Amino acid sequence: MTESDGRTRRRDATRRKIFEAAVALIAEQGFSGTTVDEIADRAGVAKGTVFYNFASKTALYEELLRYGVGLLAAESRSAIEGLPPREAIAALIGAQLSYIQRYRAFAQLLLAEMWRTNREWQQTILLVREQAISVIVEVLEAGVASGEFPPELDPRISASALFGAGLVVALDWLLFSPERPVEEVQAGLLAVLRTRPSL
Amino acid sequence: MTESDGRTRRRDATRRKIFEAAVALIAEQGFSGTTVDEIADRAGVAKGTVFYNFASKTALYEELLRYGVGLLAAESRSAIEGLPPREAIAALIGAQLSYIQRYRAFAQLLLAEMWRTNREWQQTILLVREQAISVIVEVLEAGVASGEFPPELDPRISASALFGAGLVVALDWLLFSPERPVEEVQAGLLAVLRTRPSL
DNA sequence: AAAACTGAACTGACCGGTCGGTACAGAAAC
DNA sequence: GTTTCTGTACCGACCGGTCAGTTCAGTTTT
Repeated sequence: MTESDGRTRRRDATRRKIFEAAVALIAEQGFSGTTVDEIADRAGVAKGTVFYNFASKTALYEELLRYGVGLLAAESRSAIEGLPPREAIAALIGAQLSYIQRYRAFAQLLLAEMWRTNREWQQTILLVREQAISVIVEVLEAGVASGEFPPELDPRISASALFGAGLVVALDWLLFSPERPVEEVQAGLLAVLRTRPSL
Repeated sequence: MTESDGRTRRRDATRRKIFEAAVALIAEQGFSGTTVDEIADRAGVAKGTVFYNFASKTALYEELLRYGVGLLAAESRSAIEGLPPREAIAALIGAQLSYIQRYRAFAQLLLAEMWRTNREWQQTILLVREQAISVIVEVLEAGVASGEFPPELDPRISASALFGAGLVVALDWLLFSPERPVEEVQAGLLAVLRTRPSL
């Protein structure tokens, strides 16, 4: 299935251009605040091309959500591979921060949509949410099971807390003091947490 | 200035109805995803009445932001009054949680808009943000100054982390296990934090 | 040749804001 | 106390404009 014939490559490139334009614009203006004409413009592509590559604006959006969160989950999992719980948490935060640094627009978008109710794509959102959180929950559960974290630590609440803290800290960092190195922010974030790694 | 004239009372009631309808709908669907017709409908009021009471959809939205965050800041400040840093943090979290419990729609809305850029109301958002965060920063700074918190604790980063953790935990709580009592969630959240209060 | 893309024209639904008009509480005139 | 008047609050049909999505004949790329 690794098509690398010229046509598919071209098509993939176009899709990605549209994709990135859409993420950036929707993060800035929200879904309904963004027009397909704008997306096409920013992608440097004709409007017809957007609809040639995606069934609808909504379909584009759902695909975009799934893709972005899949990437985050994958990077998180590979970052914690083989690490004991304490180090895993630090690694998780590091991965989250650097991910948001690279795909800041996507993080904004995620934050904006994650707790919305009554949407047609509610189902997609829930799936996406679960994918992002479950990595953290697993690490915390392993840590509690091995006695490394105190048993009173509620894995779901803690995972939400970590996730939320990471998101907000990262976005604030990129918005207000983007010159600070990741490590500094990571350390700052870890300092608030009870679960300190040896680092 | 406490006008309790029949007309003014009626008008205030109408404004509040529109207000509440707008918060709920915008939280669910976003600003551009919500139509003025919907707001009027949910408020049980004619569309013209919305524009009679608010200059524009945007003006309504900005007023709504300022009002909501003002309330949060006020409750936070009164919750920490006279408390030493550690207890103040616990109180802050408690206040934040119970605020979000009452005005969940507003919290969603805040989360969705806070890191958006390129909007006409960017200025309003920044003000609102600062108002919410500064309460936390002050407590943290006082704690570091008095030696109660370690000096390596970065107040701004920590404040963002606390704020983000609180928001996300609260929204998850209300969405997925609203039957749990506040205290339990508060305790769960505090357990993740290094800064434990004596309670 | 065929797949991918272009770009402009078009449609029909929808949406923010307007505006002429109505209802009615309370003041003024009697 | 009743009638008349007045301005505020509210109503809802309507207008001008915007936008998602379609269509399609032509162009470029493979």
